[in-house]
Amino acid sequence: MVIDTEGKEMNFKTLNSNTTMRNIEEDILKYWEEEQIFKKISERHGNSGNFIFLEGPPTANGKPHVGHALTRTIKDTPLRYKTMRGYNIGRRSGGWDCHGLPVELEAEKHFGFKTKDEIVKFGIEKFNRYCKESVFRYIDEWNEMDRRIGFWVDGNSSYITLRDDYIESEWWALKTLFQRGDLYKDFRISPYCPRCETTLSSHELAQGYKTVKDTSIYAMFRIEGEDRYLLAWTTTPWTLPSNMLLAVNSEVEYSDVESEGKIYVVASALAPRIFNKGYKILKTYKGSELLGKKYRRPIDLLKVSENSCLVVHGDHVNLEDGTGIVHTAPAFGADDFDLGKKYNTGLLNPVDAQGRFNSSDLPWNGMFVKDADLEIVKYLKEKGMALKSEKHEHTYPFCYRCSTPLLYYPIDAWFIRVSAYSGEMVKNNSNVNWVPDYLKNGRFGNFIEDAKDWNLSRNRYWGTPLPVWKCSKGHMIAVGSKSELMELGAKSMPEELHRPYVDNIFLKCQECGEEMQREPFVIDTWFDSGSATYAALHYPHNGKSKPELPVSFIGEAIDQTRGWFYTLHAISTLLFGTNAYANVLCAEFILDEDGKKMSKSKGNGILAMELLDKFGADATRLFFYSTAAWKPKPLVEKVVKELETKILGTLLNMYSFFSSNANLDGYQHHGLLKSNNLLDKWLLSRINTTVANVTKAMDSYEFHDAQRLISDLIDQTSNVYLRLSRRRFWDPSDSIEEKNAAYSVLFHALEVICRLLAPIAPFTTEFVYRNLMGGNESVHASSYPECDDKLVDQQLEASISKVSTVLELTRRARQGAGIKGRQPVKSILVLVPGLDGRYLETIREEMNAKEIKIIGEEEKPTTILIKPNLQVVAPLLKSNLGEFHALIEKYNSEGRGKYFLSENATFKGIPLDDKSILTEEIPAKSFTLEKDGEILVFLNSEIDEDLEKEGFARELIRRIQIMRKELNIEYDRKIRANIEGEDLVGKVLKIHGKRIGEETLISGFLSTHEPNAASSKEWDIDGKTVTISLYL
RNA sequence: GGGGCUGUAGCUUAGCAUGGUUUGAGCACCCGGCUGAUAACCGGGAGGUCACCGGUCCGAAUCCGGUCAGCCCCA
Repeated sequence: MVIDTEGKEMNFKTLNSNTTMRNIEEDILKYWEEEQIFKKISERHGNSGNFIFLEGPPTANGKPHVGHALTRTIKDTPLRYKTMRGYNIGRRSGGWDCHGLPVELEAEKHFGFKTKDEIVKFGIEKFNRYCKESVFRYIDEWNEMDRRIGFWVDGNSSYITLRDDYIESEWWALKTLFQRGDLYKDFRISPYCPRCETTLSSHELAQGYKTVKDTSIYAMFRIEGEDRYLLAWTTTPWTLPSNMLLAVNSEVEYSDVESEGKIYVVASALAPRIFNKGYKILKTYKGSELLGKKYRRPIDLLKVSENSCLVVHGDHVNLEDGTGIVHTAPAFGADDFDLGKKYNTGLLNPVDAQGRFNSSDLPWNGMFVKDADLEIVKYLKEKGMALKSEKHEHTYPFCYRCSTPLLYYPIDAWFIRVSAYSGEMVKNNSNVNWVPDYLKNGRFGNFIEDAKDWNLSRNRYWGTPLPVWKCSKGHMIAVGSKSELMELGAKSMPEELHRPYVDNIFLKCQECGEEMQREPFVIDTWFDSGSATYAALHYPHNGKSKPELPVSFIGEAIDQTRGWFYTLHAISTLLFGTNAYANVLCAEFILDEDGKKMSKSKGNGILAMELLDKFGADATRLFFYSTAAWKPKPLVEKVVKELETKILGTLLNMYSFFSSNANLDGYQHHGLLKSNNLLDKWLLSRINTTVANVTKAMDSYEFHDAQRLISDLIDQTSNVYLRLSRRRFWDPSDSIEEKNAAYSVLFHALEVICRLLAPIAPFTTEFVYRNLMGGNESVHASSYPECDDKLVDQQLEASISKVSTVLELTRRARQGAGIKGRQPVKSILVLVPGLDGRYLETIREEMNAKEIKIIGEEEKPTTILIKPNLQVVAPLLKSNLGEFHALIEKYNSEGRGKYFLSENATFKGIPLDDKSILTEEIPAKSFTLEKDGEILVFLNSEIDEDLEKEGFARELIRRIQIMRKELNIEYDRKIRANIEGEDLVGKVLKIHGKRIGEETLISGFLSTHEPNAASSKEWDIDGKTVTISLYL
């Protein structure tokens, strides 16, 4: 019970001008917080869940933007939905990703550091402390966004990847992998600056490309036991002493080419470019014929393994430049390294950390390799092992700090043997429901199918430390927990599991007793977040059984396909032998108004809070589901506004209608009342059909489909049900049972709509639902609607759809005939196959007609007009055409057109059939016809004097109502009036005065105009001037 | 260079797995109407070579091949 401002009792709160979307959302937030609704709902179910969620952890060192609001929403909707379906949600907690290069770069920027050396000098401890603080710098903004958008997860139990507990679990995992041999040490070929003595990350690399001219050389590799030379081209001659393989493409065609007395092997397509002229092609064959050949190196100074000096196939070999034969030095190129690994050549690295040759077997010992290039070219030419050398322009990476040319250089690195598990990952992926499904075997499937070993180690400072210790004899051990450190000889516990504290822990080698030192790496931060399935629970150190896997649901943006989605899947496969998640929903990006990607550098990015402040949470959420979550969406303001008015506005408007009328009638809801009213039955059927379809869509994570279905239901409830039922709520002559039935159906409709829409637009639905229920219950604690098949009546739905069509056609006909809605018409004739006669009265009233009738095919008030099909007839009749026209005119004027065709008539020997004669059906005089498919509406557009007067009376009523409203007088205040004008006014008042008085609460008409009128106005009604004066 | 997604009216889009009469809708625009839901509503109009080219077929927005453009991921 609500008491309004005038002290009247009301059952339902009415809306007023303070009821803005903004206020609604604020009120609901206050309610949720004060009553701790989320907590209560979670506790009702208990902690253990049968629908398990896992939060993909963001890093809070930047403000959340639109994309984050989107992913928050696509996570929240299924959780609210499943809750309403009675599931317990497990692990409904937040999570924060804390480590990683971006955090360090941010810190470097803060301190103004340019090299890693400066970090070490400054102190890793202080540096890391700054990182640790900075990762939560914007956590308040994040929490505020989550609150405002209604993202219901428990922030207090969030997992945090920098905590010792979390890291300890990862240590357990890494130890497990190490012991199995799946975590191993190897080299990685990295871009490397020999001056700074550091590797560069990919985006540092990208900053330093320059276009330069380098010396390139065509070097000759003689095939063992043959007189042919394999010709290979390189722009880095200094790598030639380290050559171990030559790569060809087995699918490409190669040729033996004779030039100046020597025979060279090159790709056929490239021969003209290499030799210009004066060469001869002796023979061509496929590259596969070269595979397995051994060769002698042009610089044969360094010892190589037996597996070397072999021709092998390389996928990367193409015909863009060079010779189609690629010189391969595994120490100095990523592709080279992979090939070397494949053929087990080992590495040959005669270059020290400063980029100088350090082998006394080489004449260039001590030289910087780039400076040695020219010397090496000279050496080859002198030996006759080079076809030619030339300057070559290309882009080459330089150090973005010191402009030193970068080398690709082998550095120590740790790997996880993911490649060995690709088959199992594919198998586990088959158990994952991908939304959208094309990712499953597309982008993601392709990726795991040829998964490469995971380079886990990073030469950085702020990250989970690699838990591997090594002694000087090369024995290694992985540590799986803090307590193990002590067992293995640590003098004390590290302050926390981060650098530099763990670096100061020394262990005793179990094999040789030597001191062991930690391998100085931190690990890829993707391993952190990918470990959330178990590390967030502190497994196995929590002493509990294995985490429940797979979790039921995760949802993130598409960029996580090879990020979090991948690391979760890989880690879960390797550690637990199962997929990490059963359902994964993927969201695309939000674009700017012009469909361009939002980015910081372009300055077109939008913060989440800007969006929420501008549009509110519900409208924003609706926008995210305006199309499928996995389609990129341009953020167009008009679209958001439209969704707000169409969906939220209409819902509120309907509630407003309901509450104001229900209060007037003192309606109280005691469940859905039985009703035989057709519209009631129709709406109930329509609701249940929608419920069934929405549930299907929600179950398959197609929230945009659900939203569209609900939006249609709202639209039809408003524009069909309410529009046609309005009078039932107003008419005092209707029985109270009839009225209560209508109220109960409308109440029910609103309630169901709220529950259906609650997971998508949680605020507005909560507001309306709580107003309806008048109690403290939250819509989110209610159950999701279920379809009641007994209430579904397909036939009825089809019938009402026909009624809608008839109404539409009639309105069109009125417009065509130029008759406005207020003007009553004589009759409407409808031809509708299978329309129940019970709807007629509703149509008649709505369409303001005196009479309505369903007619049959033969009753159509039409005439058939015929006319000659000139294309057929004209060439045959030629000059007789005039006579023919006259005949047809005669038939038409006698109204015999319809029968003409059945009379087997001929004219001058031409059969008059449907080929030579065209027909046209036209409505009889005074009728206007509109049709849609099989449905025809004939409107009798003749307005006689009586109808005209009645129409005029309605015009007067309308004008008086406007004036009443402008006077702002009480709803039921009686007034008096004087109406003056042409003769017609008097006549109308005589006949319809009583009715006008009743409808506008005029207690008496004054015969003359008096000066003390409260309002007086001159109107122009269809060209007739009328003066209306009202007196209080 | 490889893989994936998208292209339908000025804007946002439905339809495309199962090819079949004029490709639906909303917004905006113009015209008209209604108003005892008015922060609304209804009708009509104009606006589409369904990105382009080819193929299959009696018939293609839909299937196949290619091109172009946009985006994403990986090199």
